[in-house]
Amino acid sequence: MVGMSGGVDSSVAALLLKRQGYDVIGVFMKNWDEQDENGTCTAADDWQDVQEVCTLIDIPYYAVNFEKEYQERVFHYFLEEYKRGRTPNPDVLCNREIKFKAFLEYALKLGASKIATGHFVRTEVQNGKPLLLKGVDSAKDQSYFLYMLKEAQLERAVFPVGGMTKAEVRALAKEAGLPTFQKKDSTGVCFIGERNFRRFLQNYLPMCPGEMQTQEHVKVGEHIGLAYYTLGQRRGLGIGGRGDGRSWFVVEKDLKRNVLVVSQGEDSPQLYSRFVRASQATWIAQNAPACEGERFRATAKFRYRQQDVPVTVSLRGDEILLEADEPQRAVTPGQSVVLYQGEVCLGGGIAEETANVPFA
RNA sequence: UGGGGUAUCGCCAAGCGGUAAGGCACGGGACUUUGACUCCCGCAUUCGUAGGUUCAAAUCCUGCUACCCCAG
Repeated sequence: MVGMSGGVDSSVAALLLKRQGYDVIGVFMKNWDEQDENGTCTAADDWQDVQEVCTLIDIPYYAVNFEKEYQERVFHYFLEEYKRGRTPNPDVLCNREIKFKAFLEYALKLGASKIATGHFVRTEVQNGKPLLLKGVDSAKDQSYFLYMLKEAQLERAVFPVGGMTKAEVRALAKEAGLPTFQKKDSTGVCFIGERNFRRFLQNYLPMCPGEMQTQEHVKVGEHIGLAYYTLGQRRGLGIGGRGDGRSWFVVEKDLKRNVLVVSQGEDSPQLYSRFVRASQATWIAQNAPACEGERFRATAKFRYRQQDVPVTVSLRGDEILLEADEPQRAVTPGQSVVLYQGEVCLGGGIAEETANVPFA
């Protein structure tokens, strides 16, 4: 059973499985019901594309609705994190809770043996256990979004396009005559889509205006609510012409004083840190990669599409303490820290705090 | 209400008689299954205002207005 979004990747995923002789069923998940600012409902168009693709490659198709699950398990958390002044990544949860849980259960219940998606990742079985590997196309690798999955989930998952490049996927779609072959890559929060983010959040979060200040507590502007900003952010501050003329960036959210602390120049030392504490450690393998107190080397991504950076990691309870070889810019609480060793994604956690000295 | 100074894009700021630099902000686009960062493009027919001199003025002259400083 293939989770189909209406995009090229999942279309090709279904196509490949069909060609390999599998009994393929296409399923479209509709988890968010709302029109965007332009009054168009992209979900309807996407569903239309799914139907066309499935008809073309001759497989049955259905639509399922996990709106309720999405609300409860993903969106609720998403808003709570924002209210705490953090910057959550809803899509990592969406994968753990919806695509590889609700959807997986649905598929198994209907008698499917596996689920497939159009993610750019690979799996490999080692000693009878599945490993999650980066996608071959490093520019499109999506393992960052799947680090919360477990062996049990991966055992049931197939990623037909993980070994291909995006260009190959599109070429195949074109050759097969799939109507989605030149559809623009989708972006924005999964299932919700591209939005004017600030306006979107305003529907759910209270505005709580306050001052923007420099680190010396000099007022330089006003903000509409700390939740609407993230560390390292430049645009949207509306401060121009002050100081030395360089751009201003968010370096801290002071919830206590409701002050957005900003600093001039993109390389403010305050934005950099070498030590990060992450919570909710989750490992794909059944066993953690090390014992408590033991240190090991790995590479880490603090944000999607960032270059992996070398780090030294140690575990403490369900926390990950890591020390990057080089200072990292704008590591932000709420964002996922994903660990790798070579091509293998080990798992990761949620950034809680950063520092320039080791955590006690 | 004596003297001096300054008035150029939302902000900062070049320009000094030859037909409005640049930076920030902002807008648009690219990139992107989070939010950001980044990159590209755009952004004053007009220089506080009214006249004058000149082939030609933001640049010179005069009046007015506003703000600043020093004296009062």
